[in-house]
Amino acid sequence: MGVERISSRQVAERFGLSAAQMRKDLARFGEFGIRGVGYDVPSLRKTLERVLGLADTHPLVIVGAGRIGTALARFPDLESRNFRVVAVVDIDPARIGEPVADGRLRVQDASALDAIVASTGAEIGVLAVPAEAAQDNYEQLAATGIRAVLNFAPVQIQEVNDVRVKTVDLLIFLEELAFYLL
Amino acid sequence: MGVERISSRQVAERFGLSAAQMRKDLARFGEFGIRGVGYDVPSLRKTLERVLGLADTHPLVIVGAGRIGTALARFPDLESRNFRVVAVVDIDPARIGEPVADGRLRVQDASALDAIVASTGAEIGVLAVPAEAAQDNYEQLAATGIRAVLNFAPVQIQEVNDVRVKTVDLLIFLEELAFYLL
DNA sequence: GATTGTGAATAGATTCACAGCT
DNA sequence: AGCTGTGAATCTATTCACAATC
Repeated sequence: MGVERISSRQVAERFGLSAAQMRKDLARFGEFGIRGVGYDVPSLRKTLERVLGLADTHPLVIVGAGRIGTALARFPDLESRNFRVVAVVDIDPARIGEPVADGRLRVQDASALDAIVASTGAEIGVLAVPAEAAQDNYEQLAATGIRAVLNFAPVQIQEVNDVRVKTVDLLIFLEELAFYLL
Repeated sequence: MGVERISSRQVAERFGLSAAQMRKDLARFGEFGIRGVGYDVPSLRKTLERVLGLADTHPLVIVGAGRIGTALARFPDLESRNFRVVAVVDIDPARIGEPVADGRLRVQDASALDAIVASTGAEIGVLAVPAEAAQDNYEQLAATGIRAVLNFAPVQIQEVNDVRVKTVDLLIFLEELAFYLL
């Protein structure tokens, strides 16, 4: 946004945190600031991208070409934030071949998942399948060598080996808001 | 699932927490268990639904009938978890009148938001609009008297008054997973 | 004069461990 | 014998406050 220098207080304000918290958080990874001056925004940004593993683009494979899967395939800002959907798969023959991601890709056959992950180098899997298929599909992703999975099915996934799952359960967010209505 | 009695240890296992944590959490709201026995599942469930404000159905209004909005309108298990989409609105004339939520509803004109919220009694708003429209639409929702908003736009909403926002930012989930890939 | 980085102080969350109940 | 509810102990996170630096 054109800002060249920023203080911990200013960053903290933006996020609703304390200045001390920001400094502690940043200092955990190194000394990025300049005493008496603040942080240089472009260099801080570059450093954090490196530290957080966001320096280069992560290829994603989306499993499930239903409404959620196809919506994600064209989610805005994915590319500018260093993620790229490299494949969308489904088991429904009627969906295979359909254009997705604004026509950049076509839905592929989920039975070829292994080959697709191998050829695209996909690093992160996205589960956009019905709850009853989620555990199975997770295990199939795990079998391809993928190390991280974002799960949108409203179900608890039993993790295997070292394949981390992050579940985004819409219902839990709604329930949090419902509590606030009381 | 037919289970009548459960111990704190069993619940904890299910969620990957400690038994002591479960007991502390539950005991915060009252004494729901029976010493030496455990918790009666049906009565615990009923009590928690009441305590958490999930005893009766919460009407939702979805703002934005794009892919995310329409996907949410037919999200599975909403009804069984006591949420119900009562309206979907959009500003695009081409979308107004289209059937959504498996044909149960039709997209309505966003300019009638006030009347729609009033007539449906919607309690929670869901923002499924582009990032640049999110703040505006949030304020419009706030103006209708809605008290809680779930925001899917990848943008920080500036809260007004007492209208709580919960932002679900897909990119942040992906970034967390990317860190795990290091 | 301003701001970082950080040890010390404080606050908060989790776990321990056991009395009390079934 | 088994399990809850909870005070005490421990562990973790946040804030304070200030020497070091620009």
